Amino acid sequence: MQNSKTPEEMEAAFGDQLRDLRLRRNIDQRQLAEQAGVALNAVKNLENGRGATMTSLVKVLRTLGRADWLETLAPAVAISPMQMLKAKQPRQRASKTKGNANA
Amino acid sequence: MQNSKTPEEMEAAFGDQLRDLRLRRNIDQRQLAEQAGVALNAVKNLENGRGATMTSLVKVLRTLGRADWLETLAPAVAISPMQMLKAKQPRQRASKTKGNANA
DNA sequence: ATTCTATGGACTATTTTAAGGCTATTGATT
DNA sequence: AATCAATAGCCTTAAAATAGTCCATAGAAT
Repeated sequence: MQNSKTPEEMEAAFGDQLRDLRLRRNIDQRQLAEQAGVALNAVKNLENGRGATMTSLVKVLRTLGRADWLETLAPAVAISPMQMLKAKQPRQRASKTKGNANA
Repeated sequence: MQNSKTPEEMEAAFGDQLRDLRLRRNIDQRQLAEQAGVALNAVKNLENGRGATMTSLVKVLRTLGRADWLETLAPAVAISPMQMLKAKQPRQRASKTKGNANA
């Protein structure tokens, strides 16, 4: 039971959210593009889910004041100072055993 | 006092989070690329913040089981049924008045 | 310490997106 | 209902990302 949406649909749905953010600030695509330092077409591509680059996304998010969202993907696990001492430093490379260890 | 990070730095920091997610699942870049249906280079680009496309990002997020994150950008504002009746339908285009209305 | 292997970096060819401009729609305003 | 302006869509060119391969480096495992 994973997400049934296709990547295309997900990109489109994401674009809808971007448009929402922009409209809440009541600026048009042209203004957003200007302020973000990207082409109008880049904004269109993002909002319509027609293909875009991370760079365009980041610049646009910055302009919309939602750059912080980018930091919420993989929240760091907080541990206590005592645990800190015991804790092994996190793995920097995937381990050899082929089977996935955890979720 | 907005975010001082440059877009490049933000992309790199984001890549670090992606790598984190992958390592928590203990799969290597090659496996992730395969499962996501993108080239190994696409995964490298994402994790190292060297430029990537939304499409690659979406596919990778799906594979990492974090597709839901994409839906958390612009949370819909919940309103009561009574408010629902009064509420004007949300704007589909930015309004003419140049000045930004709200934040 | 030595072997094994995941990752980074480079290179080339191909595909995709950015940029910029122009037209057609269609929502919003009067 | 008529006008005005925001947006979608298409075009061309330049820039950037993908895909595929190879090599160098540096974690991990033995």
